[in-house]
Amino acid sequence: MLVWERPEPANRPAPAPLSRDLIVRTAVELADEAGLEAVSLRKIAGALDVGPMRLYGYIDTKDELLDLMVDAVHAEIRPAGDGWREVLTSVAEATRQAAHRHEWFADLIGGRPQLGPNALARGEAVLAALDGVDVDVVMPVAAAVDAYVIGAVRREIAERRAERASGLDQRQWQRTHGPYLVRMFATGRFPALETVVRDAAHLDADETFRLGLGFLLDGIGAGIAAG
Amino acid sequence: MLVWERPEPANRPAPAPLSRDLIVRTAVELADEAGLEAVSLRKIAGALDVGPMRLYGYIDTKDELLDLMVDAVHAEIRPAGDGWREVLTSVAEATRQAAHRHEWFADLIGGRPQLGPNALARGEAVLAALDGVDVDVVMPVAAAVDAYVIGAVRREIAERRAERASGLDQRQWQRTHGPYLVRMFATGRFPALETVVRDAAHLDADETFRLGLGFLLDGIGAGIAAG
DNA sequence: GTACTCCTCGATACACTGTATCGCAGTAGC
DNA sequence: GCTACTGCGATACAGTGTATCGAGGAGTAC
Repeated sequence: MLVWERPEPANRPAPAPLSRDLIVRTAVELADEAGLEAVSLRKIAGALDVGPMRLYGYIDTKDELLDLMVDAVHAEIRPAGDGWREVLTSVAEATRQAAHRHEWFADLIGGRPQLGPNALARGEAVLAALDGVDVDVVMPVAAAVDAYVIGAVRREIAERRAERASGLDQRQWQRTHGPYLVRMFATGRFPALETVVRDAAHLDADETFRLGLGFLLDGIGAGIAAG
Repeated sequence: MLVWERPEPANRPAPAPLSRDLIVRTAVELADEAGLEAVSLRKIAGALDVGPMRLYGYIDTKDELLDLMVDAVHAEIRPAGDGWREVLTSVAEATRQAAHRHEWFADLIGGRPQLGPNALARGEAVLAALDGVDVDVVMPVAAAVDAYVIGAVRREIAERRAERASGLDQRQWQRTHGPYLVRMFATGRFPALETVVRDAAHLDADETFRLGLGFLLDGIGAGIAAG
């Protein structure tokens, strides 16, 4: 192509300054607004006015970015309180609240080992709170609380999303799932489920979480006292 | 285009017989062999010798297919035992073992409300086992056990995968993560973590799971006895 | 001041995804 | 024998993560 018709190279704007932190923050914002599946490298790059491939200077893989996002949320979890029970409770509640602020967190939590600095700091706080307990029991105790929190958060967020997905009011939900459940119950195969759904008081999510956590901590308390 | 150069329509082979069940079984096989991300509608259709769009007669959406896969796994979970504690334990262990057979199950569990017939049956068994317990406590108890199982399974599978990903032997893992952790510990910011990692007996996954579940069931036992 | 080298950027490309559209072939009804 | 319908699947679309590679800017050696 002749020089005359060859376009000049666009004189680049000063390349936008970038950093791992900025990338992660942008990704978190995107995920907060529109969910995890709205997070793509192209969209992040777009939001930063940058070519998509530029990001690969800062991360090797999208999974790595997700790990960084998870660790960023862990940074929001600040333990508090005195004594192992208070600290563990505060960490659990703070984790749950972080998941409320970042629902996508529920999609990732527990899905990969968390070795980022903030996750380690969280773990450190938990283990430190268990100082004095038999060293061989500390690990499984922390693992159990983690497991409970992971599962409870996922359950809760999943339910919340399902409710929200059925339009903003509850009517749509009852119209689609109600009849299905009624039909299922009508088969007579789920009598216990039926009575519980019909007769039991429906606790809200806060109470359910706290009650379950209380059970677990009670059991742990008894276990480490006996050990 | 002239007739002469227009190819005859391939005389179709008798369309392969299809069913939701067959589709789900195929998807499960694919996921068992190569993980969830190897499951695509095109691959399923390919394995069934069928056009991809054909599947949409049986499912509306890929998410629906995932729900069906999850429910198929729930069908493998058969409760056993007498008394609430035995039944809940057996359901928990069976769920964990199902996740060992289908690692991708860990990626989906807890991610969406489970309303499939097999999941309901599992729930029914749990609630039936809690017959006699105060009806208002039954639900949170079941939710707590579910939460624990979900989280424990995810944690365990995540760890197992991470170990396996570092080559088949442990050397590679120690070479990459070892130094990182050593460096982290060297900062002195994680003393409790460090002592636990260094001094504590390392329980295997079976024991960890059982111990945590035991704590939770102990707490529940105390709670429903007191209530 | 000039030539050369390196590094960094991003355009392009590739293989793949879930799914909307739509024309066509086979079947059923008359 | 014709017509209406149904269900199949080829094609298309917009999007994904990431490999490749040419070109330009920055830095260094003389």
